[in-house]
Amino acid sequence: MGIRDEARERTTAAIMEAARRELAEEGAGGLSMRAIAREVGMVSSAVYRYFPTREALLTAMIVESYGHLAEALNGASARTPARRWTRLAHTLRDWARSRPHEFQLIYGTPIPGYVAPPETIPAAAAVATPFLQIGLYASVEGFRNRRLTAQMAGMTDLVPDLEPSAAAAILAELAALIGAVSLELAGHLVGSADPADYLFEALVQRQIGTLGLGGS
Amino acid sequence: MGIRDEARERTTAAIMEAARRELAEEGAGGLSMRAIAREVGMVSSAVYRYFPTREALLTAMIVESYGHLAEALNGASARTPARRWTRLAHTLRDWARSRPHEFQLIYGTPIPGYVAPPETIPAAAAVATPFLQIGLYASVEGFRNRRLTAQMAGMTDLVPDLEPSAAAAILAELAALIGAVSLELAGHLVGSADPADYLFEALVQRQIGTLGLGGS
DNA sequence: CAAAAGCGAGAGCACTGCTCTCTAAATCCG
DNA sequence: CGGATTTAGAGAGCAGTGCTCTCGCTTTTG
Repeated sequence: MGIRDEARERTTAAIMEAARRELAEEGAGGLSMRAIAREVGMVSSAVYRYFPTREALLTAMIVESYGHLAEALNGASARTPARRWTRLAHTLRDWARSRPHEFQLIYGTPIPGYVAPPETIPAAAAVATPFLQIGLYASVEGFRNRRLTAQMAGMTDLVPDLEPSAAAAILAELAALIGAVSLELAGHLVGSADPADYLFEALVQRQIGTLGLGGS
Repeated sequence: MGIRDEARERTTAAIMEAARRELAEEGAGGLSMRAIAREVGMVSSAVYRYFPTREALLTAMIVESYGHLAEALNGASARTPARRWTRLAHTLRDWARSRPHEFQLIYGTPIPGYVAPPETIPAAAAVATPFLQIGLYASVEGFRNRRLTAQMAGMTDLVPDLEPSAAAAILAELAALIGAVSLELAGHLVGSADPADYLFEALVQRQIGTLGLGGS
């Protein structure tokens, strides 16, 4: 870790910072290596010393965004499981609305030809974990299909003692939250439930019932 | 409607057909006006006589894709509301999996700077309608917030006599389906629920319960 | 201290969306 | 019918993109 390595880290951070600014304004599709280079005062080819390809930069941004979201979620605490779920859901939505492009970078359409590289998997798991933890207090009906519960076996790596059916139900409800937020961000609710606050709130209440978190 | 106009329609159709092929292979982001022009045997500038901008072409593709999806959904019939919901859900998922780029064109990340033009709204409504119709047979708890039911008032234009709370619940469940399918297509379920068949099936069963469609 | 490795600059390739001008054909209208 | 107008398509060109390659220069390494 000589001076050289520190300089490299600083430059890498500067590039990602510029990339995050570009991302916030243009979205993932409009993220341009040359524009980033301009912003950090380098020529475009120099950026490729740090990220060999645009995809590599995007992958780094994805991991970073997962981290930001996970951080926000971990800051959401509440006394009862029901309240915790509510807070998690609203934290997710608020985060998405304040950083729409970051949310869409994570949960939106994959870049054409892009396949999620392995390093994004633990980052994604960090986002799911706080939701899954509530599964410890859930009592769900259904979600007991044999092969489904087999698939959920690995979830105990994230949350020990988590029931498979609870894990599956939480996963499904997390998908529902992400779906609702995605539709809202994309403007699909404009003709019907806009602003989406009330629909979202009702959805969360329904989820608390479905997950059996109401009894406290 | 002279010969000239017919020729124009044919060329327009040829362009959209080529665009659909490109879309299926490259996705919306990789859709190139020049590649389309090459495929129909024109020079790129000629394409701009038919679609003044790439966005205009994309809008046309979006409307067309909504139409395809709505058509598929309208072909799904079943005797009981519960079975109809199941069939609609699976039709949605199957359609998305067979045409991932078309699904993502509709429900995925909007193109940077793109805002859905008004002509897409009725097309989107045509997709929601078959789901909303099942709301006539639903009995839902919750979703009775005053302002939410006020927002749902316009839904009776699509489905007469539809209860606002049912409309809201259906909308939320449609968002859940879209969210689950989006996550599946994006590969977000690979580490957990892959293949997603069982999770999806369990989700649909849960929805039937939530919507009160089970009693028949 | 010489050799190797790393960094940044610059030029260049093939591609993109889009505009502009030009030619030729079809249509309109007096 | 025939001149005027509209229209389709071609071609060149502009500004931008991701990415590669080569060339100096500096820093690190053996």
